[in-house]
Amino acid sequence: MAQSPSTARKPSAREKLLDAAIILIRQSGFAATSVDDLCKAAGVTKGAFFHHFESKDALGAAAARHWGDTTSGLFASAPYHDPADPLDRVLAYIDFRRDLIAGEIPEYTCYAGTLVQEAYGASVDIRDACASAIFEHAKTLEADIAEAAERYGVEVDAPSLARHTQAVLQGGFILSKAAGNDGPVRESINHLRRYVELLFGRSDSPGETA
Amino acid sequence: MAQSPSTARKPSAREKLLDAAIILIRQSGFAATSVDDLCKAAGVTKGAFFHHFESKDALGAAAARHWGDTTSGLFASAPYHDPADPLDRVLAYIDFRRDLIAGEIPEYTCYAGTLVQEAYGASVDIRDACASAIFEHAKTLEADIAEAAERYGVEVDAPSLARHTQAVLQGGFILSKAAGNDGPVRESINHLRRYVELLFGRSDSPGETA
DNA sequence: TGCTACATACCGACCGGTTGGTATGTTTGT
DNA sequence: ACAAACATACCAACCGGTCGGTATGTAGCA
Repeated sequence: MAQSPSTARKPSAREKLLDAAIILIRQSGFAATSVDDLCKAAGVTKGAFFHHFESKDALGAAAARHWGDTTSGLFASAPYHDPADPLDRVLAYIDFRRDLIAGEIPEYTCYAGTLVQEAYGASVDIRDACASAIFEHAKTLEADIAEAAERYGVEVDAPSLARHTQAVLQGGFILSKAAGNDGPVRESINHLRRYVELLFGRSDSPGETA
Repeated sequence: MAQSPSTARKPSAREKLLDAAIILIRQSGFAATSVDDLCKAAGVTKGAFFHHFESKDALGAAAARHWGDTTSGLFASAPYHDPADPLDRVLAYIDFRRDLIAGEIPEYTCYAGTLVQEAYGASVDIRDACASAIFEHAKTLEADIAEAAERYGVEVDAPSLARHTQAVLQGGFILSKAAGNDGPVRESINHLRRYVELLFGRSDSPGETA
């Protein structure tokens, strides 16, 4: 990183390509999205593309980092951090993830999860960038989970449970893609919530009905 | 199902192409696997390919059905059906899925899950074939879950929980692809087991340690 | 201020290789 | 003999990537 002189004021070709990649690749996949498709959607030319990225793979990896940056900003400023009780914060996070599911499938699914499944064997750069986006986000959940475990006297591996929440979401996305609707993800998020409630011995469920 | 003239005695080009597709596409994805790659791996020529399949998409969908047939045979004859208690059968299924995880990533991940993520927006045939493989398998778990729910007096939506088990597996596969090892799937399967135990009020865990 | 020197951002025509698909054989089982 | 099962040869479109060039700064110096 460290390329753009401080903050670029107008949306440069680089930014537009990154944004286009996140939209188009979630729709059609990485290999099925051509460089020309990306350029057309971003309103730039191929010259601009290869001026900013040395290859299509490099764009894919850079977009994964961009995705990580964008989403981490979204989650950092989300209201699920407000509750005083750590378990409430964890449950509020799960509810927040469920609330995020709206619109068409490519709009609420995960760029990193989509990309890594397709490219894990072909490009280490892409795989690492996607892994970082997923696992770094999971790490932000560890503190609340660990605090809840201590307060409620429950024995849990906090990093493991944090990763599991992401697995449930990613898997729900896949079933929803297969089903063609958001039913499966919503269902699985509800099961995840129930798991956390049972783990920590809480029985209410202020979320929606399954 | 029901296409080959009775039982083909020797591995025809069609069978070999189907098997090659399941291996190669799990390794590299659908779009990144060319028809020539498939033919080379199957030891046949392009003429044979387009004699049996009218397009590459058609091969992808046929391979998903083939995958569904193969795996349903495997699960039907697996030993997890043996226990007398329905909850034991459900837990044995989960343990069986964990035991299936061995070798390299493309060997234990799901063809249908991999393919549908990439092609859900491009081909309805492929999407439907993958959805069928996933959700039909989930349906085979419903009876044991429903029976366990009744016996243990627990209120659960059996079809929903059955689908959730598949979501956890698919999500685990994605995290494992990102991580480069089977740690994440194994972890998530353990969480799934713990969820089922807690749901049905059982506290032992004869599975492996997390 | 005004000129040179150089960097960055971007354009779009173009290239060679690859792709999915086709047209036309030849072999094989019955 | 005849159709199904395969092989061989080929094609047009498309793909990622390159290249020569331009427009717009901006830093240095007199």
